[in-house]
Amino acid sequence: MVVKERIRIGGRSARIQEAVHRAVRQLSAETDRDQLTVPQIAAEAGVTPSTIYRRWGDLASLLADVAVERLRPIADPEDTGATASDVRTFIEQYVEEMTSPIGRALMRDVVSPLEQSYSGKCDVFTRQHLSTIAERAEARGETPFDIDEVIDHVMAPIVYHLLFGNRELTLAYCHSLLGRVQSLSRPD
Amino acid sequence: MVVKERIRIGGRSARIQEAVHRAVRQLSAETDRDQLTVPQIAAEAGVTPSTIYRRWGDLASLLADVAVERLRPIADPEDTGATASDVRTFIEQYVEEMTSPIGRALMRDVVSPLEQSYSGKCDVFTRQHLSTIAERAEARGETPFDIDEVIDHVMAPIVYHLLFGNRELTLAYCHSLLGRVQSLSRPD
DNA sequence: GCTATTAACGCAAAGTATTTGCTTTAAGGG
DNA sequence: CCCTTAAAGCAAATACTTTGCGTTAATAGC
Repeated sequence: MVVKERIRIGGRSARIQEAVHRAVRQLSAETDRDQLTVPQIAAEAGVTPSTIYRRWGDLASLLADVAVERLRPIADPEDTGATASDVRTFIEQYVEEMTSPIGRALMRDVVSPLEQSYSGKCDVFTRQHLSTIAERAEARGETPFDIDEVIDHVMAPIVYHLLFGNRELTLAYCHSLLGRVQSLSRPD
Repeated sequence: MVVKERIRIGGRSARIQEAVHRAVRQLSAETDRDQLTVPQIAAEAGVTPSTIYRRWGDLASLLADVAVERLRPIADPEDTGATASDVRTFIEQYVEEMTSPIGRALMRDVVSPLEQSYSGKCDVFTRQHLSTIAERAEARGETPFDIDEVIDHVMAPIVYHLLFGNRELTLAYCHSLLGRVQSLSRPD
């Protein structure tokens, strides 16, 4: 189920959304995520369970909604002075964050609902970050790289191994992925 | 929860597993998957719900278990006479299968449980298929390609776009991914 | 084969979670 | 400031999940 695009965005509605999100973050830090329940979250947030069911539909959608908010970038990617190191730093931080148990759980939460809108937003976040880095590159007079190429050949393998296991995401591996991006390593 | 490695594998146990799997396939063809319930599956399979809960733990694990079985290869990849076209045909069939609503649902089912064992098995299936193709290549005297490279730079982008949306998986796009695999397109 | 052992199933009761109809509250517009 | 109505609360009804215990049948030992 989709989180409704609300017509009312202020006041009580916003307070309750914030309280519920906070409750999910709080409880998922304390307890195992597979024994997280809607009534438990409702109690922690001080709302009635039916409010959560009516607004988010089910636990999976609520968790996905919270996960998207946690993955939403709070700042622009670090400016290291050069495009290649900007991208490398961004990727290293992404891997650092997502290989943790919390990161892996967020990834699953975002990808699990039938609705693709949650995972779609995360893809947009990544593209926005890469756009920022690409704009900086252009401002510096460097050749801008191809965002789709970084998504397909750096991000995608990382996400694949996060979800499907069977390979460790070492720093060296990430660097080898970056090395294959032609528009970064071989500017022409 | 993990599906237990059962000590008893024959007779009644096997019949019930088959009946439950069949019921899931049957019902998920008829009804929307987000209104599929354990009691409903139990009724269709002619077992009691507690059998399903004790054996699979929850609906997500059962769906993942069924999805893995449906994704398990039933035959070796087609032998087209040349390595490049073997891989291309395999990828085209994979995309054909997974872009359908059923395929997308299977992908999500496999990836959703906290347990990585389900998605891990799917990665193994892919590697086995690619191994078969690589062995054939060697038998023909062709240069064998790097399986990890195909996983990372062809499969991973495809899976990424399946899960995160925002890009259509056209045939031309798949071919462009294959074109980037050095050990396939530029044998040296 | 036959029996003993015990994993796995069935049943039913107890415990939770989810849905739903109706009432109340408070945003946002006039 | 009042009206309209989206969204929340409440509580009863329904549905799902867990659990204890008796029963069935798969396997091991003889």
